[in-house]
Amino acid sequence: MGIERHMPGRQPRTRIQKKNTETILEAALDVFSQHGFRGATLDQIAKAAGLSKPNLLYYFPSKVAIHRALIDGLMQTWLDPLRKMRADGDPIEELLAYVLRKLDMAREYPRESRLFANEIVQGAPNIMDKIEGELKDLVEEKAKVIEAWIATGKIAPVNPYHLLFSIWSTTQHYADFDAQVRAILHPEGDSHFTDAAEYLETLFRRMLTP
Amino acid sequence: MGIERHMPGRQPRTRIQKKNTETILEAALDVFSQHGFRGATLDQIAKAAGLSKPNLLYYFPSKVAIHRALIDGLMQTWLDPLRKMRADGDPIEELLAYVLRKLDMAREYPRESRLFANEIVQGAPNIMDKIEGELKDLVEEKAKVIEAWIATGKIAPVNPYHLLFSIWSTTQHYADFDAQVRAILHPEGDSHFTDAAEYLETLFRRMLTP
DNA sequence: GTCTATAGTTGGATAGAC
DNA sequence: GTCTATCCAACTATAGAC
Repeated sequence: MGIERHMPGRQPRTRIQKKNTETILEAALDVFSQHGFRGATLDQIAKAAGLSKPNLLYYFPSKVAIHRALIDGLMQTWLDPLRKMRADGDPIEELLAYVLRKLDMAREYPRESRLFANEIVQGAPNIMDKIEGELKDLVEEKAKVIEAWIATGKIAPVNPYHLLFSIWSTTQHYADFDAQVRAILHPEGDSHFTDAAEYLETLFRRMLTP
Repeated sequence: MGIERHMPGRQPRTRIQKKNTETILEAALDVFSQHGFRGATLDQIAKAAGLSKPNLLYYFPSKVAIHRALIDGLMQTWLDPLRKMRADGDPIEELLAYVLRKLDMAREYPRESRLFANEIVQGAPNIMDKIEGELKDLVEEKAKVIEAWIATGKIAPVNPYHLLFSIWSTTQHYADFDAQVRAILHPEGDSHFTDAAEYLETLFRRMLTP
């Protein structure tokens, strides 16, 4: 092997490095999503990962580096549901499928949703570049698709940007405001997601039907 | 006056005490809403209030006390729009008026919205009692009103809880995710709220019309 | 009532042994 | 690669002069 550069956070080489890197990111997702960046401590992450604090910093150079690695790795997953919306499908069914995919994300990846929510509520200090880049580009592209659907009378005329905002907000609400939702509904497990799916499908079907 | 108990944080007596208490709470709202509880520091609040750090702690016994006083003082304001929804008005117009009041709150009081959002995203550690108390009671009451409107065929049948969730999420989105909204729309000032109002009125009118 | 100075803790990051 | 010990900066809160 000879001399090896120490950048395991970027390029995990060995199996043990890869495993530890993933363990740390998993623990960091837990802690960052629950307490926000400033509220999270390396001690908490280390404990959750079952490693010592210095060992964390062997794999990542700093606290911000862990946070950044998390966000970079999750951004694609987060944009995926919108990417999958096909311009050549049935417009209403494509949009409703998007709504349900987004709701599924809120149910299956609530920590990821709260990670982003924490960031954006506080002004998106660490991800503004990605919002203004990847996200904005994707939104512009899909807004054009929606406008084309409107132009051909396939869906009712709506502001495509505010349509997307309302899809994001209504679905992510079940992850980001989970504490409030559960306090009001006190559901068993995720049972309320069934009602949510039915409600949101009705909401957007009525909005979009010409 | 004789011996005076030092509890200015709770019971401001003199004019200067009242003024300083309000100045502190105003500054604290700025800082807490932008950085969350852990992310906010007394230095930031003191600087924003134009006072020294120890002087802050003369009026409030601790950092948490400032936060608690803020939330206690704002909870009523926050529930007001829903309280104003009258059971004896025209159902659809009452609900749409509620939507627009809530959107107005997001425009006029974005800091308050983000203060609550920060809390709830992180599991509502400091306001769960109020969510399970005042908020839940109010929601139960208004859910009954909505169900009565459905029973008499005044509005389309919908799950009242999820209806309220969707009203909260769509309107508060413009305050809580302001950074993202502006990055995508880059509006001048609050100009996008006009489009949002039109969109949301259409959305909920179509949802509720029998 | 308000300030300077500081005590007491916590948290991010490093040193160095193994 | 991993740990113990530790440094140093930041932060909440208090002491005490004015």
